[in-house]
Amino acid sequence: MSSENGQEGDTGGRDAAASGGEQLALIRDTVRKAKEPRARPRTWRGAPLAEGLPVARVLVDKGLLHLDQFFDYAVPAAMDEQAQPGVRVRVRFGARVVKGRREGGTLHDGFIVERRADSDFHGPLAPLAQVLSSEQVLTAPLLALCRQVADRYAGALADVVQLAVPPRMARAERDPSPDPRPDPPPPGPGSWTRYATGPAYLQALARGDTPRAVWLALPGPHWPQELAVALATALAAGRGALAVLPDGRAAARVDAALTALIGEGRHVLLTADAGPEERYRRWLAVSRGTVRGVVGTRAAMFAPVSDLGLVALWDDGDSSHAELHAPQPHAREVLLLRAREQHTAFLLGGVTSTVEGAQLVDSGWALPLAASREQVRAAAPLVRTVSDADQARDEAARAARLPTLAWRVTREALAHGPVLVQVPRRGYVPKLACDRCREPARCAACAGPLEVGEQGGTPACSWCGRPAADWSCAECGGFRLRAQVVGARRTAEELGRAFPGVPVRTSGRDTVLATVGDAPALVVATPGAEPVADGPGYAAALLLDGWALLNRPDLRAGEEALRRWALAAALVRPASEGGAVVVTAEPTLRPVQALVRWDPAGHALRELAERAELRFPPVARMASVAGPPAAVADLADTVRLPPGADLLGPVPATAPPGRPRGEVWERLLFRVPPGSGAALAAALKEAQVLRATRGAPGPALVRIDPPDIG
DNA sequence: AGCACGCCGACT
DNA sequence: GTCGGCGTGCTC
Repeated sequence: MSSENGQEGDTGGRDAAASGGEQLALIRDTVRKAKEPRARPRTWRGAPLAEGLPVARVLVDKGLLHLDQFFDYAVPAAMDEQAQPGVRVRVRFGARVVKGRREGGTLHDGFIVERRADSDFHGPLAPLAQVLSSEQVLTAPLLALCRQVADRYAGALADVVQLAVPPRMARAERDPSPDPRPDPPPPGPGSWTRYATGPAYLQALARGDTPRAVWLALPGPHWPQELAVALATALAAGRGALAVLPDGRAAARVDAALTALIGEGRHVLLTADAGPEERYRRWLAVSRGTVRGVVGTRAAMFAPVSDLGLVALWDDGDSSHAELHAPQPHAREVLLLRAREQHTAFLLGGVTSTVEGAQLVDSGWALPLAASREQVRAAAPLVRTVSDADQARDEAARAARLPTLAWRVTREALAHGPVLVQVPRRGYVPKLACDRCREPARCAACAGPLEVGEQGGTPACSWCGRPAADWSCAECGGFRLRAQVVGARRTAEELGRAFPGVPVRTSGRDTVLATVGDAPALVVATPGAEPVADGPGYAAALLLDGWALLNRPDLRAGEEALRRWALAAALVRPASEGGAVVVTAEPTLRPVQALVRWDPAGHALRELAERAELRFPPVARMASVAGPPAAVADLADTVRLPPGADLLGPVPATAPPGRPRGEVWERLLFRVPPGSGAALAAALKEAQVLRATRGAPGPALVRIDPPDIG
């Protein structure tokens, strides 16, 4: 037994009969603690360890906040070669020591983050159970990015890594990636010359500089090509380039434009459409550094592009840029982190601008990349409005549910091409209003909103279900009901009757059309599902029930309404070619005026000024905590907030699905001044860890940048 | 989060 | 004397 001392420094290769000795070694270790310099690691089972670097630091894939740390494992000699940093492994975790033997412990997936000579853990290390693959997927820069995103969002590193590294597909790993191709030749500026600072931006990219811009794209079909030119310019300069788009359709358009510019083999399309194996194959080509161009949807924001020189994001106002899984990072914020940390160029493009985009310009971090008024006038359609008063006066509209102006514009435009009809919501009439005064119709018993079902029939209260057969308006005494919002399907039917002989196509949630031909047709679509029209674009667009987009009780209602209208209007040919847009909304409202004047920058700046006045994001940073009142109060007591923080609320909130029925929830908002966002996230994470380790009451869901404030 | 250790009440 | 309550702390 005295030989145990002599074995301290060896690889732990003792036989099974020495379990008593292991117990002693454990006790000795615990007593000795940090008195001695770090001992060479020993392991529990007798297998010999790797010679050079016998310790593997492992990120255990267990999304528990207080386990957001690395654990050291011994590397058996047999795994030495494969167990490189970044590879996927399996480890036993949570074992107990019973009579000097390890018992239990369940297998968990993880990643080796580092190979080391020693461990700062005082105790015998468990060995790696298995190296799953020798593919080094969690590379150092990707790990660093995940760490930053986890910190930014008060989340666990393992959760972010799960978002960043796709699941393993063994077959895709077996095949070698194609050889890297030489850098493509630089493209010409193309239609970037329409923007005053466009060519200068491209020249900076070509020089390998890091220009940062918020780009307000002109309406029309050129933006995928322009985005592709920016990517190709960075690739031609020998740098990597990454573009994130809100959906597969948009990504496919940019991918096609980029392929036309630089051919195949220098970039990949990372979208869900490819299927998991092919998507992983493409991701591997990026991770292995054989491809440096990436065009993709949200998850591509983490793509481990080597020598990244440009990150680009299109239409950051689209809600699909917000990740659904914890800690719910937003593509814009992730790409901003990448641009800052990896010193890359940055391009935030859209037909409109979010307040966040406006702030990047306002703060001077990014430059505006916008076209002159003349260019805007040359590209934009003519926008006209139909107000509520117009519509109420309009006898024909009340019969046909289509304002006379919209009807005239449509009939005229159908002689020249397709007409896009944007309808706020899918399905049938969801809500009813008084036909005379337009006040929302309410249930006489409980004041809930009235609606009619898919089948039609008697309207009923959507809260208590009571039928409202003999309804009369509480405001004006009117007794006729009017459909408040007409769904896409019903609109399509009515338009079909109004314009007999014209084909009607619909594009909505379940069947989204990518394109329609240039022949006359009525194309009814919900926002975000508008097909692109071939040739010169739509002859006209009708944006119906505009007020429905504006009436939502949301801080972003105006920005979002303008965004959706402008995206549809951008598909219409310019006014000089007869392109016209009719929007049914009050012309006095700010987003409506911004659409009519085609001034999205001005709108975003005014919104930003308002946010600053209210001290709302992005001028302040906010976080929310939701949960049962006791849990919310406990977290609020635990958290050590940075200076200048205030609390708003708590207010009643709805419990997320999966909670016990009738459980009361509330929500509390934290607000800190600009610059204290990181401190707020750190404080909330610390509080979460504290709560978790002492079994605090109930769940408290922390969310950085909550999307549904106000 | 699991899961086992620990230190105080009702039983054979 | 023993079985067992779940409070506390650890997981390489």
